[in-house]
Amino acid sequence: MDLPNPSLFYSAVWALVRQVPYGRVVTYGQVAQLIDKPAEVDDEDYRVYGPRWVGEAMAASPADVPWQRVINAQGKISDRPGAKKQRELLEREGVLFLKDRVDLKIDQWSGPGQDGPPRQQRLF
DNA sequence: CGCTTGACCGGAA
DNA sequence: ATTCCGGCCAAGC
Repeated sequence: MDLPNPSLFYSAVWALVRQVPYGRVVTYGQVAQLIDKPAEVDDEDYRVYGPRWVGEAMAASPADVPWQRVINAQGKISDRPGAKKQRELLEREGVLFLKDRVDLKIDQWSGPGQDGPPRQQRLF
């Protein structure tokens, strides 16, 4: 299994992540589902490797991509250099952490069409 | 060419 | 809750 056109795939990932609203988060697997699957890749292979390819794309993000809004399927920030910074950026956006985890049911972006942070809704 | 490392995920132990 | 593992990848050395 290989990614037929990495640069094209990466561009699609970045384009999607740029649409994630301030104060919202998405998971790697979710990003893989929201963008178009490369036609040459089998559905099953994409399910297994898509999220990892998204991670690779994020590791090469241009400066204008809000990389901090992409977290893992457990609602956590993976242990890696920059993790502390990522949490700081998200908290500055109003994303709430319980322990080391974000409540995806509240903060996860559902996709293009939904915008704005959920936080205002809990102010009362 | 071979080996290591890594911004994943879901299921099993 | 936590760790381990398969999947058999991509990039760097």
